[in-house]
Amino acid sequence: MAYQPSVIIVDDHDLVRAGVRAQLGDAVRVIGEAGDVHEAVDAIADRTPDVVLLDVHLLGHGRRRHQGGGRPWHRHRFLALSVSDSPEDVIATIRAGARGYVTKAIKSDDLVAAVVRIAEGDAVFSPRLAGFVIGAFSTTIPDRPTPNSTFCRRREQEVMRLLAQGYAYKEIARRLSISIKTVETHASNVLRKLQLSSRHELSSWAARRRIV
Amino acid sequence: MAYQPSVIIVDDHDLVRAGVRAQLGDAVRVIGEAGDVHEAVDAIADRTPDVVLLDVHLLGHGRRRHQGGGRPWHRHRFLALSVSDSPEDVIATIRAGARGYVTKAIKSDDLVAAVVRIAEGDAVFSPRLAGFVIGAFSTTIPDRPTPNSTFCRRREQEVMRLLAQGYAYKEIARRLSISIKTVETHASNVLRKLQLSSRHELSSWAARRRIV
DNA sequence: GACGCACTCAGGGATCACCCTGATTTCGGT
DNA sequence: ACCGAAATCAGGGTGATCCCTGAGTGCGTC
Repeated sequence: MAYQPSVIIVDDHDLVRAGVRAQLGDAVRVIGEAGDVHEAVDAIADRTPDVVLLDVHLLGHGRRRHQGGGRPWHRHRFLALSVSDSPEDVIATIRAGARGYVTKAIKSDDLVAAVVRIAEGDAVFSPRLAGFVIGAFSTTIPDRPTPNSTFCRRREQEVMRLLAQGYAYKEIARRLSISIKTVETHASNVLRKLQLSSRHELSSWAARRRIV
Repeated sequence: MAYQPSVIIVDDHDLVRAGVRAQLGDAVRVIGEAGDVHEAVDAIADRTPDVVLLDVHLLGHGRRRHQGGGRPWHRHRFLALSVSDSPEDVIATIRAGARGYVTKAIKSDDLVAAVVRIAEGDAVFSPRLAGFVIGAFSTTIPDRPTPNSTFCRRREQEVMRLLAQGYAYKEIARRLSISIKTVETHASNVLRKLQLSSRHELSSWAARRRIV
């Protein structure tokens, strides 16, 4: 219990903030709270916490972070809290800049552990997504039928991995011994499901989170 | 002088190996030598050195490393020794997997320093290339006339940078206020000079070495 | 002024990336 | 034996990428 990361809690409900603060106990130092994005920006700039714990819908679902300004954000580590654990929401969240994602149903101990890990630079995801993302980008594809996660099919994950590494459709087709048309189908599905518009976004996204 | 990285020297000339060994002195531990690739592979697998110091032409100029097998290589850190410091050679070398590149004209002290830095995970390049690569991918383009390096022209570097960040030709043209045709010309030149065959390779290459 | 150099474009062709619709096969499960 | 999800592929289209040849413009140097 040597290291005590500092945390700022951001949620628009007083009740939730109080609950989270209670759950965190004294394993972390809560150095601030905020009820909206504006307050949060000020508090973060002012107190530079190790971790920002915030509700997903305050993260600004989607892409805004990449295109617009959003300077100070990237300097900090965000752990998103959500009621949903659907893959779509998780993906939108980590694309928006969060380094971790847990549901509000999480137990106290697990929440503390997640915050500490985030503070140390790790990424923490709900099991479902972790399995999906890591599985997709790991170099070895297991030949097990498919680990339940029905979000991306096994074949789509293989294509996604090669896609992120910069291989042309033709190359991917050759490696997987399937036709180019099939690769196109899978690639198109993957990009749509990940809400990305091109392979460039996919590869830089994957590389930035060093999962290739 | 606490940390002593272990090194294996690979060169097909006994004389060069002896010279390098002498230059390294006792700041590093030379735990092996090899005269060809075969010996080198065995020695590396056997003794797992911190750094492999080898002549460029033994690294297998070009792409082989990426396409073919080449499993054990990536686990180790290579510092390439060369007589040439032409940008083409340097680029081929780092693309082949080396984390550093110095000429054989290097002074003893500098060589030792380079080996130590490589062992610690840094990248060490000859000044010419460092200037070129870093300059190309740095976010701010200096408006100085051009730092001698005639390998890539100023405009080509700007295009390369945007290209690596995933911008489409059309976008690049808009940002630089030039026509798409001009962007095509620059992009084509850059890819040829870097010995890359597509913008995807460039972007994933740049991202993997986190210079964007 | 002549020359070289960086930069700027055009035309045109070959290929690639991405998407949509729709069809067939393969295979596990009730 | 049947159903449905996964996987395979074709056709056909639009726009982006990449390369080649060729050519015009400023700008500094000899």
